[in-house]
Amino acid sequence: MECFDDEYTNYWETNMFLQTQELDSYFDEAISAYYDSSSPDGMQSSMASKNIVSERNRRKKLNERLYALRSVVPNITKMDKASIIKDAIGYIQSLNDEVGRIQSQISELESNGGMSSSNNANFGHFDQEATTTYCSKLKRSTSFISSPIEVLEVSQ
Amino acid sequence: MECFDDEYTNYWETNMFLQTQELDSYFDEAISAYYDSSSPDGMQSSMASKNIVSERNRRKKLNERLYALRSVVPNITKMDKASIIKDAIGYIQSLNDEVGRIQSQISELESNGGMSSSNNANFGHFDQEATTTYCSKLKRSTSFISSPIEVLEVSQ
DNA sequence: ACTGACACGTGATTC
DNA sequence: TGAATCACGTGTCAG
Repeated sequence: MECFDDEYTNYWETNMFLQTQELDSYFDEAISAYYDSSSPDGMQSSMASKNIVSERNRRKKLNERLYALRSVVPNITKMDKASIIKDAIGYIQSLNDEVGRIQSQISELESNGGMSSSNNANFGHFDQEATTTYCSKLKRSTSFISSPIEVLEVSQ
Repeated sequence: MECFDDEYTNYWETNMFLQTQELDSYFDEAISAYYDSSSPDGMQSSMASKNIVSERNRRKKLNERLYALRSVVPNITKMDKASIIKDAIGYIQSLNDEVGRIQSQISELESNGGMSSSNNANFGHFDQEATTTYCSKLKRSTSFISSPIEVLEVSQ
């Protein structure tokens, strides 16, 4: 899927969410035109342009992460940058409630029905297990996901 | 903790670096000049200050949401604004895996023990149930625009 | 010294 | 219209 490859393309696509102001990065070669190491002015402008491109990369990374967050959360109501985070918070809380409810159901089922052969010794605090898997998953940050979400590539 | 040392008055230096946007907005000064007030500069500065305070509120709201997102996600590795979102994505995925695993466990337990009356027919899409509870939670969303979201459905 | 992260003000744009 | 949102460049500050 790899949305948000910027730079003057995907005009129709990002118009739903972003405002179309990526045309300025089309002209960024004009800003970082040349740096002459002999002149101090060129040195300063080179440093300024490096700061500019670094900041631009930072902004792009953050937007990409925000897109990835939006893609994992179902039922996005608004495309805002703040509403995406709000919906993500609500979805995380609903998932926590879901896990707690299902685990209470499983405990009831085990106590009712037959013998329990599973390994839920510490299921009292329900998101313990998810936390551990999350921590084990967070060791390596490149291409580790193996869940149905492969296209997000949140790494780096 | 927040630093408020600003108030720089070098006003022409920022105009020097606007060369790429002035290509497009070279004529926009005439557009923003139809305020028929007695002092056009005063009106323009008033609207500029309103824009400033609006933008400041927007930034504060977004930071607040980001802090709230950080508070619901356990095991935050870094305090960065991008790492918070990355950890939230990983946590959501781990919660999805957790729900799927627990539901498969519950289906196995039910098939062992007694009659299963739940809706495990479509549990391959395991977070269906969490999605419904999440949908029931946000009650004010009007008409659930489904067309732009369906593109993102392939990744969850 | 230098990189990375962040808040700020500002022009532009959409509804 | 006007309010809300966004990307951008810039200054600043910590490691």
